Amino acid sequence: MTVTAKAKGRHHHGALRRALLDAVAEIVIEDGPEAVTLRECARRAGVSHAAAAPHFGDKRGLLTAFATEGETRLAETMLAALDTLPGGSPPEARLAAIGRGYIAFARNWPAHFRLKCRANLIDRTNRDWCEAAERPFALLSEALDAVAPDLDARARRARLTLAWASVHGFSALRAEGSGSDLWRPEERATMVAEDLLALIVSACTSPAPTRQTE
Amino acid sequence: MTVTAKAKGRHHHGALRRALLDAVAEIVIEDGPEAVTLRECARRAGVSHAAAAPHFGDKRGLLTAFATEGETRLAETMLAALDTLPGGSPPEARLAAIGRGYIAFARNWPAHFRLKCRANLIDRTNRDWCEAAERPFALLSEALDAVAPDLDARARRARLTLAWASVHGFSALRAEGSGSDLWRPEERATMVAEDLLALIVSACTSPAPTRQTE
DNA sequence: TGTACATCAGTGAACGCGCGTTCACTGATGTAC
DNA sequence: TGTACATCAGTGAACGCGCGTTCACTGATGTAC
Repeated sequence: MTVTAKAKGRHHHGALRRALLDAVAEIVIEDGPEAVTLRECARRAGVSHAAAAPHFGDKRGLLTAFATEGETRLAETMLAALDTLPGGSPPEARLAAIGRGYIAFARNWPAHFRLKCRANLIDRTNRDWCEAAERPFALLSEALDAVAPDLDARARRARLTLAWASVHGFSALRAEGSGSDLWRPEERATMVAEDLLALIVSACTSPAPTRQTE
Repeated sequence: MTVTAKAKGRHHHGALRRALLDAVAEIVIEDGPEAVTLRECARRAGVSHAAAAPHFGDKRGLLTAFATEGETRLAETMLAALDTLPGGSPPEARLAAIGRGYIAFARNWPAHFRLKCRANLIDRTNRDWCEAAERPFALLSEALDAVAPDLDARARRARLTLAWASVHGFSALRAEGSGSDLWRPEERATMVAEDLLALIVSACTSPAPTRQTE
């Protein structure tokens, strides 16, 4: 039996879980994470408004599942960026690839990225979410250690923060449309991103630039 | 006649505009920008639910006014950070101070900062808002140019992006509570911020780290 | 100092709306025989 | 291949809620005289 989404009889949609998650993505892109309602998701999935309950429990459950999917995709996108590197690439290239993966995730999965920035909408104690959310940061962390293995805790923290914050900030500004002359045309955005990654890697590998003690 | 906020008779609050803006800040801090409602603001200001209309028009007007106040305070906080520098400080110190001001703004005015990240909630065509929003970026831009006057357009754009994105990303992650071990205790957060600023300045002044052409 | 009056900030009832959740139900599915 | 049946995904009516906005109003304010 083929699963043809929109159902024939009235009961048993067949792929309702997926259809609801796709509806979440649509709504987030159109009107932002706060515009997501169970009723609108059900409407778009062509299903009665209470149909989400058996799959996700309540609204928060739906959004948490969506966010979990996002974290998984973020990790996958990072790994995919690593995979495009020629074999035997130096750790610097790998660190840049991790950042490139983050930026690509935010760009290719804007709905997941935008929900990622709304921690209060999801259940952060959810087990699946917690597990999925650990991966991306661990990947960045490992990549940094490969590049600069001998940093003391403080210098390491500073570089981790720089790398994470700038790549996240870049993606957030782009998603929000702030500083519009940075993002169009598309090639410019890519160029800015690459230059940004180069600066990050260079800052992460620079010998001891932390001297501003007060 | 003293203006005692809560009014004596029933009409004429006296400082309703301010009281409503303060209510917005309270609600944003407690439950986020989306939780702001005209009725709840009026409730907290001790006033009937339709009282905001004469001052702000509609809900979007209230939020836009709040955001405008935020942009003004951001510029002020940046200037205040510049003012704490000893006279004749080098441009590098001034660039760091601008970043320090941004971070301080996000920390000291969390409600204004959080609303700043929700561009869709406000009226971006509002004249007052546009004017106020230009200042902070202009200050950063000038500070960068003072540090590195001879950059070509591309290198300049990359450094501007690095500076802005990392300071914004840092503040956003802190506001959202992500990566919690970075923010407590408070002294650690300050130290991480200072190290971050040093890395940014160092990256902005480094001669030609943009070589990743593809 | 006293009075008349225009202004307009704030009131409160009313409107229509869409939401999340609940609940008894129905009927398609697929397994056991 | 055919039949009985348990399961449970999805239905649809109902609930109570808080929202934004409108609108005729009221009464404090402060200015003109």
